[in-house]
Amino acid sequence: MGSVTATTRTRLTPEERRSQLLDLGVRLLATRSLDELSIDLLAEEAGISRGLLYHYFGSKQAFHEAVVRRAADDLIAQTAPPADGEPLERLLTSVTAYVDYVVTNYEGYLSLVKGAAGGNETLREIYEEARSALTDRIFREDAQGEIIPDTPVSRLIVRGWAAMTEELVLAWVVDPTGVTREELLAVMAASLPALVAVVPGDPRGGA
Amino acid sequence: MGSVTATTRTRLTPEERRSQLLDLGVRLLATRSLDELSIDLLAEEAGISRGLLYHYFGSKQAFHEAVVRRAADDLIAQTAPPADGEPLERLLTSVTAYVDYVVTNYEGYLSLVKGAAGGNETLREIYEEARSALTDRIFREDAQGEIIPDTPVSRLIVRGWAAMTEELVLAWVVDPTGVTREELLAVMAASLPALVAVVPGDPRGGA
DNA sequence: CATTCTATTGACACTTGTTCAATAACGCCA
DNA sequence: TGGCGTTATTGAACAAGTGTCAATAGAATG
Repeated sequence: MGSVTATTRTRLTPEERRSQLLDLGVRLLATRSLDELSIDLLAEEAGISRGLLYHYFGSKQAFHEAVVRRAADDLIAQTAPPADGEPLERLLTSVTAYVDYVVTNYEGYLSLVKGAAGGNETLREIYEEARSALTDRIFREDAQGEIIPDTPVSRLIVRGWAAMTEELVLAWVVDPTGVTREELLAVMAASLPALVAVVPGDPRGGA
Repeated sequence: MGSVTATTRTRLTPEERRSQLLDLGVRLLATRSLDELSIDLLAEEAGISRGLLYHYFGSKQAFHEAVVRRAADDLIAQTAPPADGEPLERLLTSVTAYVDYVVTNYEGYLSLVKGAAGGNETLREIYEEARSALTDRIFREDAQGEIIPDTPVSRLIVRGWAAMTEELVLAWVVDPTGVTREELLAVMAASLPALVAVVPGDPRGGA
C-alpha cells in the first residue's frame, strides 16, 4: 500500500510548489486536527521529501501558520466587500457572501476555525484579524450608527454576533434539515439589530 | 533553576495521583496550547517519571482527552442547575452561574475551549457534550415553550446563542472596560428571547 | 521486622521534527 | 543538439519526543 509510483522528481517554480503545499495543507486540515497534520503525512501526500517542506517553510509551526493564514486570506478575499445601498441591505449582502463562502469552501473554513482556536498565540491572531476584517466592515458600512452605535457594549455584541454567525453556518452546513438558506440568512441579518436593541439604556429600548 | 530536590519517590494512591496530574494538566494548558503540553513537560512539572503518566493514561492523546474532560466536568458540576421561578428569571440564573464560573475559573475554561476546538473528534465531542449539558437545561426549564418553541430554527438559534454567550464572557473577562457585570448578564439573558423573536413566521413576529 | 502488593522508575525502541551536503531537473547558450 | 550553471529537490543523519516494560522501592500488614 502507498506504492511509490514516481521515481523522477518534478521541479516546480517556488510559487507553484508553495501554493500546492498550502492548498494541500488546507485540504488535509479539514479532516484532521492541526497536530495530526504531520510533516510526514503532508510530504507523502504531496509526493515530496520532508526536506522540501522545511526548505519552504522552515518549521512545522511556520507551516501550520502559513496554512491557516492561507485559509484566512481566502475568506477575506472571496467575501466581496459589500456594495452600496441602505445599511440593512448591505448587512444582508455581507452575511450572504459569508455564508456562501463557507458553504462552497467548507473544508477551508473549517481549517481556519479549527487551526486557530486550538493553536498558539500567532494562530489565534491570524484568526482574529480575519474576523476583524469581516466585522469592521459592518461598522464602516454603518458609519452613521443607523444600526449600531459605537459603544463598548455594542462592540462586544458585534463580537458575540460574529461568533454566533460562525456557529450558525457551521451547524447549518452540517445539518440543514428544517432550515432553508433564506431563513438562515434572514436570522443572521436580523439578529444584529435585534441584539443591539437589547442593550439596556439604549435609545431604541430593550428587554 | 528547576533543581531536582527529590531523590526519594513519593507514593500516592491512584486517585490522588490521577487527580494531581489532571489538575496540573488543566493548569498548564491555560498558558500553552494542547500540543505544547508534552508528556516530558508535565512529568517534570509534576516531579514524576514519564512512565507514570503512561501508567495512568496510556497515551498522550488519552491524557489530553482526560484533561479536557476534567475541565468540562468542572464546568457542568459547578454551574448549578437552576432553581425554580419563572422562565426568564431562571434563564438569568443560569447565565449568571455560567459567567461567574468563567470569571473565577478562567484558566480552566480556556483550557476546555482551546483544547476542544483544535483537537480531534473525541475532544470536540467532549466539548459538545458540555455545551449541550448547559443549553439543554434551557429547553428543559422552558418545557412549555414560553420562551422558545422547539423547532429546527430555534434549536439552531439556541446553539448560536450559546456560541455568542461564550464569546461574550471570554472577551469581557479579557477586557471589561465600559461594560459592567450586570450589563453583560442582562445582554446575555435578554438576547435569547430577542433572537428567537427574530425568526420569520414565528407567532411573536420578527424583524 | 519480614513479606507482599503495587505505585513508580529508568533504560530502551520507535516515531516524528529538523538540518544540510549532495543530487538532478530545467532553462540557457553555444 | 548538447553541454553548463542555477537551484529546486532529495536522503541520510541527528535531535527531540512518544510509547514499552521489566526492575525497583514505598507503604501497609501480619
